Amino acid sequence: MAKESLVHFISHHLAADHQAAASELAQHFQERLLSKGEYFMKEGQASNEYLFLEEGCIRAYTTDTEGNDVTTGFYIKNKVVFEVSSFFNRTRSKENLQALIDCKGYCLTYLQLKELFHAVTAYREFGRAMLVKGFVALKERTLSLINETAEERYAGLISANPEIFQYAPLKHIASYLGITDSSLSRIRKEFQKK
Amino acid sequence: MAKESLVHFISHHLAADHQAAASELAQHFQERLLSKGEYFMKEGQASNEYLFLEEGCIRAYTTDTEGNDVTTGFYIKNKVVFEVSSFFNRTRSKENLQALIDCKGYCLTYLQLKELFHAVTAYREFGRAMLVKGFVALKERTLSLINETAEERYAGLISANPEIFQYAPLKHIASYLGITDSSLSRIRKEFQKK
DNA sequence: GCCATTTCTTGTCATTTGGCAAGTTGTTTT
DNA sequence: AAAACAACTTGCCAAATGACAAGAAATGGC
Repeated sequence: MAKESLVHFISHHLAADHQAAASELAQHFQERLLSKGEYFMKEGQASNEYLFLEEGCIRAYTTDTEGNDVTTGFYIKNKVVFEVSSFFNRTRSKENLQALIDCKGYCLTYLQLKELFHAVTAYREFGRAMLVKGFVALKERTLSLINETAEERYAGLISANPEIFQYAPLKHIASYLGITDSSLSRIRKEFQKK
Repeated sequence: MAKESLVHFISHHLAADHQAAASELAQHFQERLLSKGEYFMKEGQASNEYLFLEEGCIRAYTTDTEGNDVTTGFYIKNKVVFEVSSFFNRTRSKENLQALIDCKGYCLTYLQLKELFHAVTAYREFGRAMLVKGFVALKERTLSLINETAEERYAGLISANPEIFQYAPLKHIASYLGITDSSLSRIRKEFQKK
């Protein structure tokens, strides 16, 4: 069956007594392709879509007050991609979501999500799980910015998500880690000695 | 009426067509007092409660790998206090929530929340709004750790939440800002010259 | 009121990181 | 193939921050 990865992903986030709902929920998602460089969302827009990424890699970034491009996240396959604030608060996004390579996924519009959320118990569970998961992941990232060194953060990222290094240029990874690209280059140099 | 602040808070987070539900929802909350120094939650426990803080100030902190105490958040009056991960995933918390001064609030247990979440449309909306709000606030904080200087983060905190400085010792604020207490002391010295 | 503890500040010095610019390599465009 | 551009590295120096220790100030307990 198509959407197999999506069904599996949804079912993984549902309690035992709602397993049956997984493939029903997956049916509401629509296939979505993005080619390398294409934007899933641009800043200034209100985000209307929620995406499960089956293949590919997407970078989230924003522009800081001095005009620099700052990477706020990377999404790889089998992850859900959305910008919380603009999606749920229906506001214009300050972030961009851009495909680093060709991507394939399945998406849901805000209206579909809203309806499913109120109508289907299993979907409430799934939707909340996605929010909680993103929140918890961000908490860990924030903590790492506070109590790990740049080198530790680098080591952590390369061990947890090596595929990102295949697709993203180092300057994107540097801003995600909270350092400059020169510093990252030096850290890599030190790191490979070990 | 008692719980006025809570009713007001809830109604502020509900869409126009659900306003009537605010005081009904507030009825499920139970008054909760904490004295200075008391823990609302300790690490190692699974969090069972969700708190609306009417008066007081609570600090969230965790212990890093070297045994240092790191402040992960401050909660002031008219905010909702909970630890996402342990509350929603029903796992043991790595964080502590401790009253910095005497506090008064209203709380809801996980079971109550779960029931209300499925039974009451307005509560789903409220619950999701709380999650989204916390998530968005954390995103901003994370970004500030990446592209603001320590002094800018200090200035931001003191202008947005001056009351925290009344209740928390500087070392707690320092770890929240991602710097040492000596650095914070020096930053304050520089800052007051301006 | 006095002692003990915590909080806060300050000094010195080392380390990390940034800013800037140059140089190399690799990739895309024409 | 040449030119233009982006990516990555490296050198040099400055700025920010940390580590550690000492001391002053404030607070809490008895």
